[in-house]
Amino acid sequence: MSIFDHLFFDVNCTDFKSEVSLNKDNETQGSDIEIPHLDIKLEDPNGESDDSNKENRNEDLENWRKKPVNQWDEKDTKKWLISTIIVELRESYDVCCRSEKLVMPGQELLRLSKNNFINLCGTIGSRLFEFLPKQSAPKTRRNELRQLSLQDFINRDPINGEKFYESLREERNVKHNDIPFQRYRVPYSDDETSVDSTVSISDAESVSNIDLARTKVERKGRSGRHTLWVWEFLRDLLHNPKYCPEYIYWKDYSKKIFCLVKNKEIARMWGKRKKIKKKEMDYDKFSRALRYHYKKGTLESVDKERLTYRFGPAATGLETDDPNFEKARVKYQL
DNA sequence: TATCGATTTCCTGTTT
DNA sequence: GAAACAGGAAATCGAT
Repeated sequence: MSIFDHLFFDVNCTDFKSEVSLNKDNETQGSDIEIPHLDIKLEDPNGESDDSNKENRNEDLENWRKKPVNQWDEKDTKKWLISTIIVELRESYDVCCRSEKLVMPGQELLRLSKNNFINLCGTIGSRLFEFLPKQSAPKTRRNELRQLSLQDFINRDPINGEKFYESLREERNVKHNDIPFQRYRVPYSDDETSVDSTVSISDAESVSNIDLARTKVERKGRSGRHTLWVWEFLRDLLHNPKYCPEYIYWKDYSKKIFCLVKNKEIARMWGKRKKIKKKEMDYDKFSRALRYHYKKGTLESVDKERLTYRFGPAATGLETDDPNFEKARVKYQL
């Protein structure tokens, strides 16, 4: 008995597999991405046929599409797995069963790298990882989207992020004083530019920190476009299980102290991220950039500790309930 | 074109 | 001696 059986019963698996079809839906306004949409004909397992019932079930089966991945519960994940494996990948029910280990809340799913997907369910994991929604944004979340910065969009989708941001820019009307609560997104996946869970900055102290650290550019009447600051880059690596704790780790999360492990590699990644063309970024230059942040209150040095820094009071978006991903590693045997 | 902020680049000297 | 740290100074780059 698979954990998917109940859902398959719900949708009458036989018909689900044989009658499922694809159509194109253009709900993703503001992007060029077309997302295949399920069109499933259902039959009531008790033999009762009721159109409204079918409609409700179709809607229920599609609920995962209406939420960002980080809001999925396990049932949403199951539906996404079934839909992706059967419809997108044209694989069998047996393959669904092999993906059982991926049934987890979306927020945890987002923390997994491609390799984690492969480790948990074999070769199909690689293909599933590619299908994990990273670009689609439901219309109902547009207000939330308007709160995100350009960098948030680029983090989410390095290729199309800027285009999405521009398409929403006219709607967002960024004014510093109009944004009392800023939302940060932090990275998680294989790419150092991708995105993880959402951290809300809601208390007065954090807002004042944002004043100090983030909005200098905006306050001067600039567009609100914000190039990634080096301390944000490090913060994002700490939120990304691909790089934390292997490249960088929290030495003392309660004191916001972190340690660089692969400092040269991190410097190189920073240069790549900033598209430095002249010369490859090295740790000497990278660390100079870090030292400029001492005055800004976003970074501090730690006495007599090499490759060790502390986030200052002006650094925001550091919150995590799983520093160094220790809980996730134990839970998913990573 | 001027200005601005955040680096980048290069450097010298110091510490581990 | 190597690597990292500290910080001054000038150059660069993207943005308004």
